[in-house]
Amino acid sequence: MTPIVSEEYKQKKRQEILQSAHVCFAEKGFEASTVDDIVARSKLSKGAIYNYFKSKDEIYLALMEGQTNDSGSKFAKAIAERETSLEKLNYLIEAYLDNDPNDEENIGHAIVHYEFRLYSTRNPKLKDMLTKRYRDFFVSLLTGIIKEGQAAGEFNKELDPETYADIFWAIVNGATLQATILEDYHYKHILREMQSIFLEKLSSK
Amino acid sequence: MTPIVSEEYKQKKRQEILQSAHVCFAEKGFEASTVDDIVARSKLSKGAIYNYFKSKDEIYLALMEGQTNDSGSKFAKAIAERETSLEKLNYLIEAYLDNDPNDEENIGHAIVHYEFRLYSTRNPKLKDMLTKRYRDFFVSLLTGIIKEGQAAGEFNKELDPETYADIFWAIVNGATLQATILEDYHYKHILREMQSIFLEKLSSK
Amino acid sequence: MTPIVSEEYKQKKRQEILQSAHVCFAEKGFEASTVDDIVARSKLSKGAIYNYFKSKDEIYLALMEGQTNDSGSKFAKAIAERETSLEKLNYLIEAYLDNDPNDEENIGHAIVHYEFRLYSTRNPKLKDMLTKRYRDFFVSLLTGIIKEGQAAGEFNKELDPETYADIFWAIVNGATLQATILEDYHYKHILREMQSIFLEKLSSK
Amino acid sequence: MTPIVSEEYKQKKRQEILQSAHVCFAEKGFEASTVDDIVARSKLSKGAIYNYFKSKDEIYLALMEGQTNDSGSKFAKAIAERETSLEKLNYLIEAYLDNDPNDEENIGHAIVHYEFRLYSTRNPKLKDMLTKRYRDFFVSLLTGIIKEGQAAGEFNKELDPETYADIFWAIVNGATLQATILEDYHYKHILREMQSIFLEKLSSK
DNA sequence: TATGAATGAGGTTTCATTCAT
DNA sequence: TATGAATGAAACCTCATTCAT
Repeated sequence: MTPIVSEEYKQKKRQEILQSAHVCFAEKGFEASTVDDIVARSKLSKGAIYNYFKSKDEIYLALMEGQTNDSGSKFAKAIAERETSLEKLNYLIEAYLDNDPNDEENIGHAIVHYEFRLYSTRNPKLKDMLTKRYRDFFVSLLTGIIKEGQAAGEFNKELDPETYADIFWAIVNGATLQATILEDYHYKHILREMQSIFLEKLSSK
Repeated sequence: MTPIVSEEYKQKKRQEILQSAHVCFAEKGFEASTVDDIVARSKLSKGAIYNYFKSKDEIYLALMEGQTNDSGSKFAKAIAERETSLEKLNYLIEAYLDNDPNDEENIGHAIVHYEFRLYSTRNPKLKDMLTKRYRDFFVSLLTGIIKEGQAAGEFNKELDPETYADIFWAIVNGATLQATILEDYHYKHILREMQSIFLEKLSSK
Repeated sequence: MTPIVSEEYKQKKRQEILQSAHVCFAEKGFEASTVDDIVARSKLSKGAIYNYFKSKDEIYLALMEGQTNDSGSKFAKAIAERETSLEKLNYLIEAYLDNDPNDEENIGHAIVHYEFRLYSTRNPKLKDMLTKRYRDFFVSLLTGIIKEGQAAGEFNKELDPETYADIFWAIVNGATLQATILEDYHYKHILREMQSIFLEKLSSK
Repeated sequence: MTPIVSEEYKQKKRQEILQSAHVCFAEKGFEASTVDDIVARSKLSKGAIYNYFKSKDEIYLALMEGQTNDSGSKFAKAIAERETSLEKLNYLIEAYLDNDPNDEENIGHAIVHYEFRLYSTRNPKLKDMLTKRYRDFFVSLLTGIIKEGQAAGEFNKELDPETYADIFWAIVNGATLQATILEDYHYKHILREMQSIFLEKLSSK
């Protein structure tokens, strides 16, 4: 039984479905989106979709898995290429500044992302997994940078790197969330100001 | 002729329903919660619930309305009683520190609150209304305090009060959100550190 | 246990309920009318209505019973007072001409009446009862008049009185039904023309 | 890509549903018939029915639309084939004589038809539409025949064709209604007698 | 693999009737 | 008797999933 279609073909279809689903979830939320909505957006039939995913839940999970993976690997490399810790931090902030949820394109992502995080709250395993990923990747990334900066004399050695890693992400998430749920939020302006406060503190004596 | 039950009785019933609904929404989310879930939580029958609310949606909205109102009025008075701007700010932070979403009791509120804000994102009128409330009450409250502090020489006069009001709420929301979606988040520790950064900046020469 | 309120009082209340119900049934039909609709129209409470009628069905039946009774006794006396058969027939037609369903006031009655007749179709006992009433009263009334007219030489003796009684009522009902279900129906004009055809035939040689 | 079932297949299913619904409506009336009743009558599932019709109301409307269309087109052609106006009129009557509501088969149609007409009374748009159809088709058909007969010298030229068209349909509907709501009604006998009166008048000098 | 018609459990809502006051 | 809040069976409709083709 050799597969009739290539693995690539199948991966492409999967991605198409995930993208259609993402648009639906952004527009109406996970539960309010029906499989028929997803079918209507994609160019596939309902039966076809169930060839690629066992259930609507699985589409959601696959989508979130992809999203989480993406946001990670996007950074890792870019960070490694910057020289100083300051440059690395600034790069990160810059990346989020480009992510302004006031832009049509990004708001859907943000909504779906936060909804998924809230949803994960009710699934202990998922919550654990996402917490682990937060610590192992996002916090780890930041503590790495901060420690490097402290070693290089750029940053205040007395500050606890883990705490400031958490603060960094709280700031970014706080600004993004506000921009997502509020109308005409001055996302960039506020994020920049927060950046300057954060860096000032980190660089203090 | 005369009403058979008092107005208070009816208000009490409404509140009972809202509370039962709140528990359900916190546990399973709005859409995943069924009216039967709410019925099971409350001691009422399905029909009785529809005597007090026209639909499940209306229960949700009433619940959120109440929540938003509460969180507002809770502060206004307390703030007015403090003397200096610093005390006022500290009081606010203190209130949020008591709100640690790691506590069983608070996490439900937080989840439902954020889910509602995300949900409002798809309802322009609602989004506008909540944005307005954010500006008219929450931002206004903070700019008031900051300006007062600037006038009194407590705070740096060159900082834009509005921007720092937005920053304040971004910080609080960022920390709360992280605590809500992450396991074992050091909410209090992080929020306190952010407080000190924020106040340091505000008080800077 | 002497009754607290007089029998008259109770009869008056019953009539009030029946009238309210009639308006509702005319507006929305029997099944689409809710007990709450009837409550809203009447000045009574829901509980009170159930003191006077065991069920919504019973209200309907009582209403129809009343209607059927009314339409009968209204005629009987008036007929007896006319002299010739022609006068009697003309009186009857005249009564129906006044009943123009294009008038706001009458259309409700007509709708409810025909709906009830159609409804009775599914209840053999009711259908029998109403058929009996039709024959014993309405047909009988007409055959009486026609026979009288034949005896008096006014009407053609060769026509079968029963058949012409049936025709008379078919004509009246046909015109009334059309006026009920059609917009801007020339009820009076058509009924008058039918009257002239009918009488012409009856009086023929 | 290619539809999995033919358009005919789907039309056949639609018809099956409509027929099942018709039986139910005839037996219990529109409002008293539940979707489950229709499901039980048809061999389909509830969901399947909602694939073909958006709501119970729509089934009703589709059914009535079909009924009205049928009764129209049935005649148009047959009429055109007859020679004289008298033949045409007689053909029409003959068709209604075959429609005796005393026959099990026809009474259901009659009940549902009249109930629908009464129902349409509460829906101004529907009432207008049906009135228009009555005038544009049924009245028009008759006035055409009568004028033709007048032109050919068959019918009395002084009678108003429109009035006599209305009378014709009032007679047919009157007899049909009586046969529908009464037990053992001599439908054919009465309709024939009415036919002879009508034609006699029309042909009068 | 692909299609979309079919399934039916389960959701929301209505409303006739009851009953404590 | 009168009130109207409470009840819960039963109605309509949705939609994730299956399956014959």
